[in-house]
Amino acid sequence: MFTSVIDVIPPYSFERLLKRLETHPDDQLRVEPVSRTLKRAFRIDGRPQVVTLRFVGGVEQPRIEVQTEASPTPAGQSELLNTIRHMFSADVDLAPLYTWMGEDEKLRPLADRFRGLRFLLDADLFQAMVRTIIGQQVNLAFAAALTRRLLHLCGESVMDRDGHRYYVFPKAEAIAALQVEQLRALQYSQRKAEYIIDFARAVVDEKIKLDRLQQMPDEDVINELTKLRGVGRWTVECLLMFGMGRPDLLPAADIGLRNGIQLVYGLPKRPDEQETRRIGESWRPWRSYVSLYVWEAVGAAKRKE
DNA sequence: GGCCAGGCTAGCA
DNA sequence: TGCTAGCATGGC
Repeated sequence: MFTSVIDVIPPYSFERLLKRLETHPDDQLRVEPVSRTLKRAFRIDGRPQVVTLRFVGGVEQPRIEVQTEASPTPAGQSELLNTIRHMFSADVDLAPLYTWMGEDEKLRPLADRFRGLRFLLDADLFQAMVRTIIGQQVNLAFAAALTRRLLHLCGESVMDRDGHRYYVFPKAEAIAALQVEQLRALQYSQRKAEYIIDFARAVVDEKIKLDRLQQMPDEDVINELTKLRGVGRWTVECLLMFGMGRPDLLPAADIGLRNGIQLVYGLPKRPDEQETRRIGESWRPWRSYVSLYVWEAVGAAKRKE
């Protein structure tokens, strides 16, 4: 067993994370609200292991207690902790964002209401890209179902001591080896199946080097990846946000974001993409985070919060 | 039952 | 460059 504690720059709201997961399900993890615990499988030292994350210290002194069932190598421990810091945006300082939002009449209520909400990022870029392609055009519940079926089809899994099975996201090699028909059988559309398998094969063949993207400016990543069939601007913007945690992306084609802007700004009708970009200009350099909070306003409305 | 979902491509003017 | 049909299915 290995234990460690991750200090998070305050504020961090575990409750807000749970609320968001209600409307944006992530079937790779299991939440136990009473014990403020979240369990998830991570690939450590090359094989899946269940990791327990406990959120302590409240919103203003947040820490994440990490516990594994087996004992990773030192390198495995280090990589695990880095991945968790990344996924939970532990090193992001929200203070300047809140100062800035506090000066905006429309955004101040969101900052107050959702204080401590952060991105829950994907563990790696391959997973972020595949999940985003799955999410194109379909509602969030269906996208989560499609992701779950993909995990069951070709993801490795591990059981915890309580008998719950956890899946790690398939490696690119596993998805590259699939046939379109296998995904069609899981109710993927023909195109979605092709896009995902083609992307995985491009990664395996090293026609796309995901690591290299980490150093590139947002617009360069967008220009490079939108050359791929099935990958439009929205998809890369989501990759930059939910895969890398980049702070200033505005997915203006996003239907949920546009609904949210209509709600938050009290507009008579849903803004189109152009109008969304115009409004989003004023959100620089925080467009990703403002988008997150605007999305969450929609989520809260759906939950009748 | 009809319309909408955290879009994208291909085809056409 | 700009516009649109078609894609597939689930949820409301």
